[in-house]
Amino acid sequence: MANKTAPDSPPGSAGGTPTRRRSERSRRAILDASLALVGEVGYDKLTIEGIASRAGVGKQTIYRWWPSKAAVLLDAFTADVDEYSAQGLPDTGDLAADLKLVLRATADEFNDPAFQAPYRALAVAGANDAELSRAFVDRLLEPGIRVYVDRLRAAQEAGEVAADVDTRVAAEMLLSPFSQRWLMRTGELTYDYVDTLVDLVLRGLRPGS
Amino acid sequence: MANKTAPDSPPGSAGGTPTRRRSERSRRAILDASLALVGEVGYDKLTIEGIASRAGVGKQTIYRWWPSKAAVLLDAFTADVDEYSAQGLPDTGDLAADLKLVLRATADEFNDPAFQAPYRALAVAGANDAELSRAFVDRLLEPGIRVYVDRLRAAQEAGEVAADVDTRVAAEMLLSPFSQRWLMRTGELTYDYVDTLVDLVLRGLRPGS
Amino acid sequence: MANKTAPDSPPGSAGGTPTRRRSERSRRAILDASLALVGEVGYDKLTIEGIASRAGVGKQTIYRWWPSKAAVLLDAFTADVDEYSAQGLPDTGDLAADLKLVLRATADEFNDPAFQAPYRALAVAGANDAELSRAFVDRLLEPGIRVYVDRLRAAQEAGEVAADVDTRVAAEMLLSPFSQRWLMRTGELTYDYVDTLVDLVLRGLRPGS
Amino acid sequence: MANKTAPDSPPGSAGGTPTRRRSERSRRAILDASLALVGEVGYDKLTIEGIASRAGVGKQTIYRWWPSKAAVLLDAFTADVDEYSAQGLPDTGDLAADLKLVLRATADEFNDPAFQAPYRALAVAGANDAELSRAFVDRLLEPGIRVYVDRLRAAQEAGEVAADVDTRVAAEMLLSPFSQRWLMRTGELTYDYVDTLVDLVLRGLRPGS
DNA sequence: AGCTAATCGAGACGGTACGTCGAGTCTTACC
DNA sequence: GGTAAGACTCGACGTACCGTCTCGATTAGCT
Repeated sequence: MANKTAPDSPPGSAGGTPTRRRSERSRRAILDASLALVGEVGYDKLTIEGIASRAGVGKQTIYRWWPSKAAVLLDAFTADVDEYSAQGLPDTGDLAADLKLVLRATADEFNDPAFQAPYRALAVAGANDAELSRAFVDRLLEPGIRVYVDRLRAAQEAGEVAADVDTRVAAEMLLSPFSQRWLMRTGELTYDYVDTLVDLVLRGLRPGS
Repeated sequence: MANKTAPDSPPGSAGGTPTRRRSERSRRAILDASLALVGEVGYDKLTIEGIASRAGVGKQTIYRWWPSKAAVLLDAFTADVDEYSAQGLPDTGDLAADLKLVLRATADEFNDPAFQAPYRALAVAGANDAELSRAFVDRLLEPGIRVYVDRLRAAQEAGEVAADVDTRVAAEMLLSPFSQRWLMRTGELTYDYVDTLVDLVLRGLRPGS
Repeated sequence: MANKTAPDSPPGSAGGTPTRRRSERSRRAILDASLALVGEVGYDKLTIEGIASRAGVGKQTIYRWWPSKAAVLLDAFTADVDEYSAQGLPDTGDLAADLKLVLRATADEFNDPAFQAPYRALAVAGANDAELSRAFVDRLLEPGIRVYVDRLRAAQEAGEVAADVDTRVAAEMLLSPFSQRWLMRTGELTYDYVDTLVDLVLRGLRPGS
Repeated sequence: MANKTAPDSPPGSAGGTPTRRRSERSRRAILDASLALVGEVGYDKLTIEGIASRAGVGKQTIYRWWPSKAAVLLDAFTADVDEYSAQGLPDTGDLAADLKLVLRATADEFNDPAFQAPYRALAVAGANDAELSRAFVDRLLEPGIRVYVDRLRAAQEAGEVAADVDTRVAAEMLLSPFSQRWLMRTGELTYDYVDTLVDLVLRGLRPGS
């Protein structure tokens, strides 16, 4: 829950000074402006001054609470995503079907332009900024992988997956080709591709294979 | 072989205007300076002015031939890499051993700091610039994947891999988790990891699995 | 009094936005640096960057308040001159003596290297920039002529000068040959020349001539 | 006749190397382009590259024959003017009428936009470049003054002007106010003004005044 | 008529300065 | 004390020209 990249605490939380007189109004305006702007002009042309002006806020108010535009964007993006990924994968007993269902939905999401700009920006901003990278992974990437690992482990316990399989590596075999394709634009994220990928990965997981 | 990001032609090539009389001396100095600087200060702090000054060159000479610092870096990086990846993967008849051998070597390479900075920078720059992304993929990423696809197809013809396997998807199952780990810093690229990955992927490829 | 070339108002003046909170420290440093540099390197080699660097100031601070280097120089030069020309010409009753006295002093001034560079520069810059020209004339040239016109008119009222003489034209007959000689370097500004000029001009002004 | 600012000699003249194989075609194109451009964009934005490109000429061809854009312009302007001013002032016996006639014509000329740009530019370029200034004065300004001095001297010999008058100073009293007005834009050059000026100057020149 | 060297159009080159943008810091006035 | 506003220094941007320097390709004058 603790925000690694921004030194803010929600009003009422237990900080050194119980309540920092921070304007919630400004905070929301800044996050909203960030998301709007990154969609309009792209990450490279996203500027602190632009965010401040769009949000009707002084630059200092941004600098006071966030260390960089990436951190702002991460907060903005995370706020929308946090609850979503907390619900886990469905478990109908049919592993292949469950994975295809969810990955197809994810493909739709990744093909949504509104989602692409900020996510790409963050994925990439992390590459040259180890600190931000950690925050991005911890808050967005890792939770996403975790639910797949959990589902695979459940399947393992149900005997649907061989006991000696490293579920973490298996999850990455599923997710990395998918996100790599999208990130590097090496191919389309179609339902066909998703199905092929799931099937091929699962062939290696079956007991006795 | 054609250079997609820089509008230059090697002297003597058949262009509309026969030869643009480009200074090879400057070209080399610029590429060298780019690689040196990206290693020293990182991609974000890499500037055209910095490259120009380090190379002892006017800024215009850079702008004349490249559209962005990313394009310069791509050329610089590619020049060193081109010949390397043209030789294909070994084929001893033992697919697992061959893959492990090469992936281990690649892991070493990715763990080399001199290689990391420019490669990360390019991966990242591509994400926010579709044009550059294509050049990056075509000139660096795709050739790297191709050799794996070729090796897998050879194995398929040798009956070592099931005939119905999509070798392209299989290659990505191998390479994407690997490069994703590195790019996002979600884990170390150890020999153990490589071996585990290769083994798990191959389980799904075997005929009759 | 109003500054035509710079959009600044002295702190405390009544503008739409009460006070623009301009740094007096920077303003002085810029004006001082301009005068110093124009003397050292000449107007052509005077650059905004040079002024900024010498003044220890960002370029933007200059561009924020002045439209061109000529405008800066005009302000710098005017600041030193404003009060000076407000005192009028002496009136001892002897017109010729009074004019010779003042013109000799002016000759000394025009022969002073510290004065030459900026004044020449402004005269020149004005020729190719009508806007600046107006400011130059209004703030430097015109006040200088005015005091002569006033003195001539006083002489006219005293009966020393014919009533039908256009004092403005007469003043120009006195001042233009003088400044033209200096500007075009067609001759030296000696006391002899000044005396000859005054005498010849006055011959035409005497009543009954 | 010798050109002080440009190291060229007309073909056939006696230089070290008797005949320099210079392209007359290029020379004309350069001078024409200069005049055209200075009229279109003004002196400040007149560039060597612009002239070269407009004239369809290599930059080097300009640099080979002229030291600066001012020198080019001076040549271009002089070529058109040289013959004109060689004919002297009319002498009908009525000095005032002769002066008014010619000065009115000159006023018309100075009010012609095509004439203004280059002449102003040259007058002014000289202020910061003593070398050019001398050339400008010698080739354009001085010959213009000379004809007035000659006419005044003739009048002096005819007893129309007092014998003790310095005709040079008198000529400047006539011409400087005129050109100063124009150069500094301190007033219009009307026929009225010309007449007033001539009359007032002549009042001081009459014998016995 | 052929030779040869100066001159030509073209434009790349190392530089300097331009005028603009944004970063991150600081100051002022308001609430 | 947090905030909106915005001036400040600084660094880099991408562009325009500078004056110099090759490149072939004319081309003029001499042999």
